Amino acid sequence: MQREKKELEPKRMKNILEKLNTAQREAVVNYKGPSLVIAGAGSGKTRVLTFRIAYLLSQGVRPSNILALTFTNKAAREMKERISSIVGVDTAKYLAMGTFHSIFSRILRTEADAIKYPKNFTIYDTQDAQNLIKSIIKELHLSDELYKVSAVYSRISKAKNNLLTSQAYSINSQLLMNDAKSKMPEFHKIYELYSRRCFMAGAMDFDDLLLLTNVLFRDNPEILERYQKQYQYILVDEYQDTNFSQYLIIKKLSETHKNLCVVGDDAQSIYSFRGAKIENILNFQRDYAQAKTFKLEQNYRSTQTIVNAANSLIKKNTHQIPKNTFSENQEGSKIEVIRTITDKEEGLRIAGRIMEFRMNEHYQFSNFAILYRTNAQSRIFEEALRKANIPYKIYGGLSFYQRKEIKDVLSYCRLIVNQRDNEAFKRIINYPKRGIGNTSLDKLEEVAHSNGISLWDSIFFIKENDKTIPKAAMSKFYAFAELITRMKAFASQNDAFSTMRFISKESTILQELHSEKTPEGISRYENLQELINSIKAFTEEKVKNGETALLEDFLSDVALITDQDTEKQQDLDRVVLMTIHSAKGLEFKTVFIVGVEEDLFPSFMSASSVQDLEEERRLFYVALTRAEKHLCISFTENRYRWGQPVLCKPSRFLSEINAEYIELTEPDYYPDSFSETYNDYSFSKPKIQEKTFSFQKKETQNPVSFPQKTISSPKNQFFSKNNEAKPSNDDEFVSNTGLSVGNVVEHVRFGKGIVTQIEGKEPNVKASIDFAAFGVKHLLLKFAKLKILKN
DNA sequence: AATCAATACATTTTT
DNA sequence: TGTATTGATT
Repeated sequence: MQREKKELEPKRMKNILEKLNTAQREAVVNYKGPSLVIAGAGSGKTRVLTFRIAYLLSQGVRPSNILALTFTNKAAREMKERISSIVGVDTAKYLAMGTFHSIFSRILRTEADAIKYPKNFTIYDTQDAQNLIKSIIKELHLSDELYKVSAVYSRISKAKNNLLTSQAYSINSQLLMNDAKSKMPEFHKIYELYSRRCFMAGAMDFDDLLLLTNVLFRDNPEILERYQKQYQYILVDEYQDTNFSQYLIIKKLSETHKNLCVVGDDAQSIYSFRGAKIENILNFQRDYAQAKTFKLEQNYRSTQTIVNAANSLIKKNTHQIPKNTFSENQEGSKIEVIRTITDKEEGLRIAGRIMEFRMNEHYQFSNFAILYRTNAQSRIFEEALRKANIPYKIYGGLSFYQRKEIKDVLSYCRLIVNQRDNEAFKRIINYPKRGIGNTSLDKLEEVAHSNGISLWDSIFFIKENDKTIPKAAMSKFYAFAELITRMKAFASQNDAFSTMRFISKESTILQELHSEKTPEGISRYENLQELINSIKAFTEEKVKNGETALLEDFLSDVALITDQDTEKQQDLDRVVLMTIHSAKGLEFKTVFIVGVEEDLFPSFMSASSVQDLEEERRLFYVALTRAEKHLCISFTENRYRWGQPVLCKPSRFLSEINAEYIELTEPDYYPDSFSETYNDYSFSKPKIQEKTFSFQKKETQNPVSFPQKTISSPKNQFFSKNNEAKPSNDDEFVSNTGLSVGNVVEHVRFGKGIVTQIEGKEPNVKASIDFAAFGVKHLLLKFAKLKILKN
């Protein structure tokens, strides 16, 4: 108590302010009225936010009058910790600080009556939502060819983010026409039914949390007013990533006091696919008259080389707030661009570089990050790192809470808390097996739908003499209902932890997983144990604070939690593998950006539109600016995608970085590190797969304009002179190689291979060559870079 | 109803 | 390459 008072002394605040540069300080102390803080990468954005809150507190603002919104739980937690260290936990704990979703889900629970939802509504995750959509499409007898679940889902999400409820959607002729044009004329019916089903189930999806907050405020001015009064000071992090729905909530909440501070960087807007509107930050000054603008332009994170390189790239984007970010750190080493032949080699090379860095710079493993565009790329690095005995941690991909065994157990919890939760019901009605198949479930669903009630209620709706469902099946339903009721009774008398133990025992899930002796079974069991442990921690924490630990409280937390939020001690010193999206806001001494190839980064999905391409460029910008000291970018010439070997070209983004900051490293042709891979294949007995690849001519039109080094090696007899990724034409191929099936050939960079098939005549030759020696079984060879060794 | 094999299908990013 | 769904079989 005493300590806390001391912390807030003006003298200490003054000390804090002295640590800031002018722009930062201005952004901290000008706390009245709307302000926009444009914070370039690494410019101390989090510092400004935390100090601003500390400053507010030092000016006598009460913590409960401050609302701070972030995009990730992690960011919220970190900020809370930092503020706690300045002003003390006892003050900090009254701050309303969290993600949009968590803050507003809490408000929605409090005000649930006003929107006719139950207080303990369920939050449907993406999977639940998509399952529901799928069954609706089936129910409406719509073709699943035209109505792809993921497309429908994202369309619904888009509508919600633009505050179009299903009712509003159905009467908007423009939208309906659009749908008809895109061959989804019935979309609005799906949307409508989806909304109805969610409401009926007492469930909200992620977008509902924001949409319904808007609805709540729109329809209940007195409630809005209460929150406007409470949140006198509002701060928003990563403002460039807000969507319209979030934008409007903030606008309404800040209307009375107008003390709104938004922090962001338009150059780092990378979530437009999720409805984020970059315009929100671009138009802030127009939206909020008299808004003060602060620009944080000095980058304290990265070397000059990295900052300058990133700037040279982002210049290519047209749509942005002008700013001049700079670094006064060391110049630093050049950006290393690593070019490899195969994706496997890419992995091995980077593992090798990590070891070298570690030796030379005495870095810890946690100083390294491998960043990629898509989660699918993680596997190769996983293998390479494991081989090199480098500890690593993969973020993203299948999250802990999405695992089947976890979702199953949580579904029990969900059903106990909210019996109308149909998605949970369907998940566990026959898990563990209790002899209830699809036929019985379908019939029950029919009852539910025709009466507009939940599956749970349908069990009791069916009368004694009703013949729609056979007696045997009905008694199984009753037994299930009895089980859930028993669990519910237990939950009402006990804390979350004991309830969870009760559930896993009574449902016999724990037993079932325990009896499985396969490696997967064991890991499933361990996962469940981990879940139980986390509930234990949750319960103990609550009890320590003198609060009750109810199961429903745990559930509402868990629905909005992601893997990144559950960091464990053992994860501390590990190389981090993650997508660039999830790396936003983080920094590492050394960063590897991998797979920087056309069609992968920028993704082929974004090639068509300028906006999408600019977003990809911003994504690349985010990736570059994660690095403090060293930056390595790699691309490979051949990569397996969808199990097929694909030729890759270096990404256009590489040539958009000013060449003076780049140093290209060519592949080692026959590196020792490959001997292991080489040996586990017996070359005398090559596995031959009957597949052919054609030599595509159209590639010739787009020669890659990436700075190339000339390589002179006696082996390169067919290599094009400037070593450019420029294919020779088919005639050249044939005349240069004179290939026939069975030839043992040497690819300039691959080693030995065997021609397994030749098809067609000039100029349409197709050849298939087996390069098993490097773990690449098939290679599409567009280039005549072969040397015949033997017939 | 449950199990297994075969087949289709997909990869952009996530609160 | 992997997962998810379908279909055939018991």
